[in-house]
Amino acid sequence: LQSTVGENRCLQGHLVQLLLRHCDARGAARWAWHCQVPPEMLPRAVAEELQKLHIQDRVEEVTKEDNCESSQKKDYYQLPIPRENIHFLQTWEETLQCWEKVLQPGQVVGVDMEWKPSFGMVGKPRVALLQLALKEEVFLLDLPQLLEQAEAEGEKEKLPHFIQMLYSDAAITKLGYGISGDLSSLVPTCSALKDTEKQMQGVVDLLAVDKQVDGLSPQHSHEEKGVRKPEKGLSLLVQHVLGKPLDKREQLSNWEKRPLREEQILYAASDAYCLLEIYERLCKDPESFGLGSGPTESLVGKQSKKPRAKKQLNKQEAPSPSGQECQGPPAPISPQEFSVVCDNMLQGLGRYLRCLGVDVRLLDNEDDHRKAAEIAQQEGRVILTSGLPYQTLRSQVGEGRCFSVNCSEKAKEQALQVLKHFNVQVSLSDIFSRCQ
DNA sequence: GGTAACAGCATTCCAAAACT
DNA sequence: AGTTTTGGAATGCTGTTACC
Repeated sequence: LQSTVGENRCLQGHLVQLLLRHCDARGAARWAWHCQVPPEMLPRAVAEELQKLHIQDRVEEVTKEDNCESSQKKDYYQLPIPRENIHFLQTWEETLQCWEKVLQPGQVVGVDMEWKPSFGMVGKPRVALLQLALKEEVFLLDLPQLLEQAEAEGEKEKLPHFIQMLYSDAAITKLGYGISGDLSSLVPTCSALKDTEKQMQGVVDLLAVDKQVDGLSPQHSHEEKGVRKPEKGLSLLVQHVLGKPLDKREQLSNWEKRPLREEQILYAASDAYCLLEIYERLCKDPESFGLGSGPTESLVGKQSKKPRAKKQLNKQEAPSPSGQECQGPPAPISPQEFSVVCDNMLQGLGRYLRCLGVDVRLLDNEDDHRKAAEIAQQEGRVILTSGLPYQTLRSQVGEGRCFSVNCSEKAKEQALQVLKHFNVQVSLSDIFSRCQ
């Protein structure tokens, strides 16, 4: 309704009249207040109701404030930095200073963006706010304002440049949650950023870490009575890692409107800053959150997809066309020195190699691929697998420690491929040397 | 050697969730 | 609302195995 009537005073007046006729004065007054219809336009009955509402609101506000202050605020994640360290930037002068701080080698920065939810119409959203969080301060960049200024000064490339530098610099750790999503929202604004996603370096997407953490929830303080709806997404992650969820109430607010409300500013700052805290926490003791290695290593360099820490596997990631690496042939070795672990799909191959004297471990049918990775790491074995799992396994054990076998070949052909690839020299005495 | 049952993997499709 | 990602179920393909 509100969007239909919009700013049109005449329609607003009509609406109030209709509400008065078909509902009651109170409802009409609510609408009038909501749309900020000037009181002089209202029928008397409605105007009076409006007065009453105002008074009531005051009362409610006060009581609500009490509650909020005491209970609600404590239940949500709070920014640990003082308010004056949140900077809302609308001029290039300030912005350039901000960038100077951000673009320090070794810097860790939480990045997030907000844009106006595009209900109703079919427009691509324009990013309205870019948040950059450092340890001590948070910057909120008023993108529409800055872009307009830049355009006027004929320096449209300023912003894309900065984004490029930021995202492609491996020495700066960027923390985000669903980074590729944010970035693609930015493309309509700066088309120059189309390829940035491919060049990203030093990016940690906490969305990927999320899955690994969510099963175990170490610190919980839910003795509250209220049945709060379960948190999700970033808020859930924040709850698991830092104890309290994020207050997401401003998420769908109008981020294009200026000035931003105080609540919006705090929300925007928290959204970016909590990434820093999560990251720090996760780096400190990855183990307690079920992460095998620090999120840094496992996540850096990949896109927002899932690079892996050893916990679980996913199937996707750009399949490299030929799954094989091509390097010079390694030094020749004998079958005895060659130990492998075989995917359960490759039992035929495994037995074949065993007959040739190779040290083979076969995975049981019910074993998952991660088992293969574990065994490979513990026992220093090379993984033989095929198809998509190869992609994931390779990223866990490293190049050269994992070989993709062509599944459509017969076991004998597969064995030959493997022997050739690893330059294993089989002599007559090796054959059946493992049979007692 | 031929055949049928079985199991893992890939692909596809769909629903749910997350983002603003 | 639009977009994108993700997880799961259903399906098909194919190699392995067991059996005749």
